[in-house]
Amino acid sequence: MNKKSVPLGVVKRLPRYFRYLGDLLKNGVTRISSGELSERMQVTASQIRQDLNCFGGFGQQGYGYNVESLYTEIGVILGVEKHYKAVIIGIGNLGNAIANNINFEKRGVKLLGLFDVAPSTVGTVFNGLEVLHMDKLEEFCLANKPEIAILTLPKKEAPAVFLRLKELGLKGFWNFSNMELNSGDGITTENVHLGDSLMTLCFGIKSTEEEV
Amino acid sequence: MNKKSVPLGVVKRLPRYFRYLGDLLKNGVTRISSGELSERMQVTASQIRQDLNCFGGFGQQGYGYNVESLYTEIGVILGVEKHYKAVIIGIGNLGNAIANNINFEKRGVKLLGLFDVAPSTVGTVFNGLEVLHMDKLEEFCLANKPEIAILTLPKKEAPAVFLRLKELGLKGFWNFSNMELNSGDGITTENVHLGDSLMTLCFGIKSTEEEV
DNA sequence: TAGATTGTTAATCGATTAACAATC
DNA sequence: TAGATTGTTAATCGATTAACAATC
Repeated sequence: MNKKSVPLGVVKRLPRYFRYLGDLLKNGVTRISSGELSERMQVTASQIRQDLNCFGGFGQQGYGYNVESLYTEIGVILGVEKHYKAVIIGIGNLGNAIANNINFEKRGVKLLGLFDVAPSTVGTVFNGLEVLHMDKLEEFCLANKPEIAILTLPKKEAPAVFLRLKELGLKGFWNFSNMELNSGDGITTENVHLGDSLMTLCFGIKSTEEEV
Repeated sequence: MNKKSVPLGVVKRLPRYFRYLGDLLKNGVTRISSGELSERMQVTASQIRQDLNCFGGFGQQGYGYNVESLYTEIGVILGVEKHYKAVIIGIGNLGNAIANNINFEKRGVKLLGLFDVAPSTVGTVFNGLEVLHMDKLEEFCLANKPEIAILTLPKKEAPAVFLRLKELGLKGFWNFSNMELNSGDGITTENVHLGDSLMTLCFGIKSTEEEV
């Protein structure tokens, strides 16, 4: 069931819809029109309707959208119900921060393994998960079949670990290592470059200064 | 000198060029053509030339681009030479990770203050910087005039702190609090939603599965 | 000079917005 | 039914790609 592939721009916006709808739901809002949502999100109503209709008609003429069901639908589109399992490779500051700050559950992702090589880190416990040594990676993955690897390890270690995890059948790589990993061949990668984001901010500040 | 405003897409690509050129430079490559760079970066040569020409002719016909000067030029465009000063508000896991993992220096940003309210955190030292109590924020900012605030604090604290920092004259907000802050009025915000990135990854995995 | 590669214009493509008929 | 708002088509706009003359 491969609908003629959704534009990347739409996919990038879906998590944001999901977030706003989740907030509305939490605030007890039961229905919302594309017009209302467009005001809150600072996008056009037209775009919202267009985006949602890539996946089917979730609304009702004259009424709008039911917040709860739309939230659920977008969740399904984004794979919340797939209950993907994840491991974190590299439990330094960043691995730590991700383990603690990301609401995995809301997104249907189950964090089930932490790995590192530092003797001082291996054996410690975070959120009820013990950090395992990388030696145990194969054994663990064969037993637990995680789909997602979160790479918070040094850039120079990334390529070898990437290969190793591909061998083990992992499908998705959330990559913070600053070494760009390519998608393809059944593999999906999401390369996060926080430094790029900081530079975009600096450009913005600079542009604002010059606008005088 | 407000050139008819650069498309956002171009701006978003500049840090990536900066990164690749930095790597080339480190590897001792002195010149590169748009064709070669396009292969490495998986974009079209046309786009590279088009993007760069938003800012002026950095290349030379028949030769290509000088890696070092192009790297420097893009750095200038992105504000590296502005030497913006930054403070981090909230030294939990994430604030910590950012303080330690981001190469601020390469981007011309100087990290000069850390703030928190937890008694267990205030007074501790990271990278030679002592974590100060939020009570000291006004005093510190008046004395040091930082332009950038990195917000790694709980969502519910964000709006009040945002207001307080705007009062103090901060211009750019690198916001990890998941509470979306709006730009405008001389203020630039860069809202980072790591959870969105994770969901995009999940969508990608799901799509790949369905392609069978 | 001949070859290479840019800067830049023109053509194509896709994404966003506007409009409105369908319908709840 | 009348009013509201969607789903969807058509119009607009912008971004990407292709092409090529300029030129190092």
